Amino acid sequence: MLVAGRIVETEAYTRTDPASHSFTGPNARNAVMFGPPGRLYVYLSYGIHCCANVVTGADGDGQAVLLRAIVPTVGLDTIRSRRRGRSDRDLANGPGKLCEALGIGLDDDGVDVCDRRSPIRVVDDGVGPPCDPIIGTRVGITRGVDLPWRFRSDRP
DNA sequence: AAAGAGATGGTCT
DNA sequence: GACCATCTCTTTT
Repeated sequence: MLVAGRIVETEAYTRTDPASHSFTGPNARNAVMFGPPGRLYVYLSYGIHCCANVVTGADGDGQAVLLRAIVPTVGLDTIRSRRRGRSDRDLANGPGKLCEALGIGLDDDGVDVCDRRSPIRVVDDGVGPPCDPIIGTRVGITRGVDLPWRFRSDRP
């Protein structure tokens, strides 16, 4: 079943950023982050939730953008059943919820989101990025807390 | 209605 | 032992 949503909140993570998984160098978990751009980096958080990032740096850079929230646009029935019991505004307004809503799991670590054949893709829906994004500090981290690398649209 | 506390487990230092 | 997101329950406004 096809599901989709518009990305409305992201956070940036770089190699020199103490809050980034890539900060301490390549390892088994973050290997995809150090690979070529356009791939999905999925990791397990709290041993329970998955979080999805898109690699944005050049091959070897260790740079990615965490997908923090989407507004569901396609396959609402499927998303509601995956997120049973939650209100519509709680369907995908967090990195773990987003993965559950879209059905993203550790199996999807490393998929090319620019490849037409991939099960998960990032596409242009015709709505450009907001000209007035809300820019602020990132959440859910304890290091690098002052970097204003969180970007959110309040006009989804 | 809003804010806080506690539980949950895999990956790394 | 630190780090991370979410849900449920409780407390305070």
